[in-house]
Amino acid sequence: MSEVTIRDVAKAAGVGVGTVSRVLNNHPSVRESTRKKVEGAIRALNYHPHTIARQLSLGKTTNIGVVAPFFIRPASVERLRGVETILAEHKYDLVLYNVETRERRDQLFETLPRGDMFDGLLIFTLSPSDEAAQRLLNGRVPVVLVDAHHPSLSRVVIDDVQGGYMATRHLIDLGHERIAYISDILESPFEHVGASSLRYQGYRQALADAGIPFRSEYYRQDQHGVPQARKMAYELLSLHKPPTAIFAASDTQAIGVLQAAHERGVAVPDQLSVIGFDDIEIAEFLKLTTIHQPLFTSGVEGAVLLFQCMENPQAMKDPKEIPLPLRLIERATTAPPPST
Amino acid sequence: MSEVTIRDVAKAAGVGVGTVSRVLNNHPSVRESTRKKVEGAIRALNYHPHTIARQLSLGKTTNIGVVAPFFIRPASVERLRGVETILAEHKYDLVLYNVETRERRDQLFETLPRGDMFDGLLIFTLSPSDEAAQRLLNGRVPVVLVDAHHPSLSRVVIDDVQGGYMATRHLIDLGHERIAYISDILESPFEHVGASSLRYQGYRQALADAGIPFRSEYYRQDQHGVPQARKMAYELLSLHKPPTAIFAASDTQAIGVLQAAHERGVAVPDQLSVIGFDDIEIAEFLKLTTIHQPLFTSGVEGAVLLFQCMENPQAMKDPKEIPLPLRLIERATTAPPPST
DNA sequence: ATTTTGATAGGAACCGGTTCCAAAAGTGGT
DNA sequence: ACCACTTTTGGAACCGGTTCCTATCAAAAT
Repeated sequence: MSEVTIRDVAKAAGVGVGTVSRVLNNHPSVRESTRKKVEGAIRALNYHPHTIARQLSLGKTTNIGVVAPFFIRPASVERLRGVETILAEHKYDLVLYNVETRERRDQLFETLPRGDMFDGLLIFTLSPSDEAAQRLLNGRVPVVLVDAHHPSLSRVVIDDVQGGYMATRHLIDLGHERIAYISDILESPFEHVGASSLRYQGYRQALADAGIPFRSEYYRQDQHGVPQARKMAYELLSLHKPPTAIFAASDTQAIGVLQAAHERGVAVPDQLSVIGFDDIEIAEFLKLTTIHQPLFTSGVEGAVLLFQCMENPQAMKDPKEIPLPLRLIERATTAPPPST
Repeated sequence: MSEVTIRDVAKAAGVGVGTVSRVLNNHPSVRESTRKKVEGAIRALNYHPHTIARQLSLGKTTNIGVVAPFFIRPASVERLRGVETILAEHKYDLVLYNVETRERRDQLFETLPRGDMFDGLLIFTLSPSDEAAQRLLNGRVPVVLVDAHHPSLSRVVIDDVQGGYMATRHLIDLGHERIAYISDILESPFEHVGASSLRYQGYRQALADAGIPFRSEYYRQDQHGVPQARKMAYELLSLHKPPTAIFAASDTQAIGVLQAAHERGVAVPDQLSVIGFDDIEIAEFLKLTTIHQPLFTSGVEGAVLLFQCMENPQAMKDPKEIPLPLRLIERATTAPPPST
């Protein structure tokens, strides 16, 4: 249908295109009578303005782009949800770029900075390299990182090192000494410096501070996902001296651990304590002790910051870091170690 | 940065804009030497074509739009994931429209048909009214429904009535007679005829076929969500003669039921059987018996169908219905009723 | 040598909006 | 009735690509 253009409307209403445009954007200087005429013609022709043409002419899109490893991280969904509330307020639309492979990430970091499909870009979880960051800075549109780091870009972050420390410390405080850490692959294909490796640092630090020697057999990494975590937990539980507690770098992985424990008949928390990270929705249902990070809020804050940068472009020159607090949520999967 | 246009490149390379455009789209009729020159200039100026301008000129966007009640339905994520695999193949990008309120839905059904931001539209879960369907049909772009119904639009569907029947029948076969059904609100603000109400029909039919009278106190509805479902389950368990089995219209709601049962000390499945619908990811972990629907596949099929319609626009005139199979997945939350 | 042909290149016109500038219409004062 | 001034209007130029039509040029054919 409607291949009706603004010129058709102008003709039908017997006015110039400029006038129609002014009516559309309810510019004040249009006489009431002409406005009526034009509105009549618009309705009669069932005219709808062509968004793309408008975007080209205006040099802005009312879209914002979000790049995220979307489907492999349930956390992304919750973050996006936060973003959405802000976008809705501003009447912006959402263009989503999913990233599942390294190639895709590189391709996006290459092509996105030109940024003509959106007026602002949010990047979740993928910390750019220096080179990528430079390109993003030189691009046409403001960029804000959420759960990702780079000193020259504004970002909403949590202190992953501290989070790792808190989790480990909680286990130590309960009396554990044989504490394992499982995570996705530290040198992830996606992330320059991944959250998991920061959490690992916190883990190491907490052990060191408590005078507990680090044992490399208590540390495993594999692709992110429930089955992989389950497998790692199996391995840990099969050790000659199995750990009495496992700190999983994400709740998703903690689920794999719980699964393994259940299947092996290892009682949680009596024989094995499990702590996760993120506090995703089902964590509560599973009664999983975990480190809560404000996922929804991170989306909100990221979007708010992005809109600030869009309004005031030189804000990009002075990147802000917005830290979000972490909280230990004690539920039912951690307890003192078995007294044996 | 790059406010560099194709004309700048043309000037720098000492050629016409047409030639630059031909190089960009690697049109064959460009002499190798000129191509090199132009490519040199492009690199020298760090030129990137302006997507929006290209879209306007071409009259196509290489985007597809997805409308979904995205965040209140974990199933949408899985569907979207299926869509994404197909989009990636075709190098299309994704514009996401979330719907959480009735107003938003109406607004989208009003404005989306003009369809200038995308070349095709997928609608998840929201069955359009006749009027909305008509507008969609008259719009500029092809539309495919996924998990939603309208006779004049192509769609990927499941047989919700049969699903409801299967679930209920499973419980009946186990020997249950006091079978409750909980769901979100049947006359949902979103859906013209919602899945839950079709599943309800299946439930009623199965009861009827088995000669079990329907008892209205065994049927509850409330907003979709875990806590609401939990509350409904509480009410059911507090009845004088509580049900021995609960069929929840979605896995999300089944989780609420499991929670309530757990909190009330009602053993599942010994004292209470619970069956869900959807087979979302955590269902397996929870050992929830459920009706599996191919969520990922629905996204794939929807996207494939949409691309077919985009290639062959008159396919829209003859809407296809692609039914997807349902499967009962027996896990550990259903068993024969207590022998009392 | 001249014409034909095919390959390559240039650039105006177009896609459908917005905006700016100059002109027309309207208003009011004398 | 005329002038000055404000409000409203028309439409060309522009945003940055693509495409089509025409022009150029070299090689092949006559």
